[in-house]
Amino acid sequence: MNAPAGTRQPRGLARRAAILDAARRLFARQGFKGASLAAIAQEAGLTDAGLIYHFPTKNDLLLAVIEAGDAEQDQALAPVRARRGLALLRRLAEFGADLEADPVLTALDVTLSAEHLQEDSKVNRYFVQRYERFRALLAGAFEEARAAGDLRADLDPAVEAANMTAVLDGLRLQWLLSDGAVSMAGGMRAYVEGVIARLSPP
Amino acid sequence: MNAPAGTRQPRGLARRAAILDAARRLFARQGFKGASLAAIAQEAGLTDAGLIYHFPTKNDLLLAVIEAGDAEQDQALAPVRARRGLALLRRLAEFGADLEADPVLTALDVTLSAEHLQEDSKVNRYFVQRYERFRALLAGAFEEARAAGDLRADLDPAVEAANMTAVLDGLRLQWLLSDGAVSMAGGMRAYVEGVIARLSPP
DNA sequence: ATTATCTATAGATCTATAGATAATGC
DNA sequence: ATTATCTATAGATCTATAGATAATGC
Repeated sequence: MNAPAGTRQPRGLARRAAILDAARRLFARQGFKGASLAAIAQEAGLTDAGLIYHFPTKNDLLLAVIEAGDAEQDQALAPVRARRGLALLRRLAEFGADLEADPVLTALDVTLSAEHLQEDSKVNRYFVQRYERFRALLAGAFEEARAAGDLRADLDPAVEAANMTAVLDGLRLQWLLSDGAVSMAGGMRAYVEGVIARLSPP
Repeated sequence: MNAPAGTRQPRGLARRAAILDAARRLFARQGFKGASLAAIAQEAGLTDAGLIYHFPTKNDLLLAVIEAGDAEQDQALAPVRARRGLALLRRLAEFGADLEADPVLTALDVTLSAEHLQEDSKVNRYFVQRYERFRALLAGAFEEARAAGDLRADLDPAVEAANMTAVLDGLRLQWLLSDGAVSMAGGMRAYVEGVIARLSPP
């Protein structure tokens, strides 16, 4: 029998972490449907039935992988969130470089978001909401910069927020597809600089 | 027995087209791995064995779907290619609106490119090369605009090309995920205008 | 005569369950 | 005494093949 039960032992916690790590790598490389439980279990060093003890269904595993990734992305965003207005946008110029530091997490995000574009599921809602929150963060920074007089009064925060999100996302895809030949770090820095130059008050 | 043979009858050609259409819709919605041959066959109004007569393997079907999509995208790009330099870039401002006209083809592209990010396959190579060609088209236009004195001499064509491609791609994803709330057409127009404003000669 | 489609089915996965066994903590 | 893992297997897909039958073109 199984059932995650109340208390977990150190050994179990380590296994859980190893499974999550293996699952993240394989989901990132082959997608959710492309990576089988057996392949993930093998990568983590146990049998598929052993894996199922820790995560009752494949979907539970996916949700746990997403949750772990979300927590890490939140952490990566902390230095951005710590700032306001123009300073926040300037810090975001470095976010391309931040993403280059973790290719697996970046590929996971691209793959899973594309795989859950339309279906009505928990994963789809997660991505929809995450994009909404990210755009709201940027739109708020543009508004603050405008209110502070650091950027032009006639800028459109919603459009600027969506476009800045888009560049980061699109660079991610090209960076992955070109195997690093297209620079996320460089592209993002150039974009943010350009936005600030264009929107600087006359 | 089967085998595509030399001559195809009108009935067969119509069926082929119906299968390609159904496959495009289902691949776009559920991805290559997510859409089964049986589901595609049902959508096209025949059995899976009937489908296999027209496309011997699922991968053959995928390649045919991609080829058909590529041809349509080439057609959509014709008005862009017909121009040079700054005029080409200005025409590209309307490309977001062009993509909004075909949500299925747009979703197909996002889904399949993400699904074939890393694996070494014909589909992966197709996307890698298509992005290279698209960036080369834009980089060439930036160079021409610079040479003609329409844009600043110190612009970086490679970075501008990658970033413009990125915005289009990223907007595509947000447009799909937000169910149209984020406007591809508006975002792309704003971006191109902004680039031209920023890079206009002093 | 050839092209198109169907029924039936083989063979390969894949997720998940049941129940036994091994390892760990108290 | 509880937690973790294994073997064995059920049941559901899924791709693809073989061979029969139906529809079409000459």
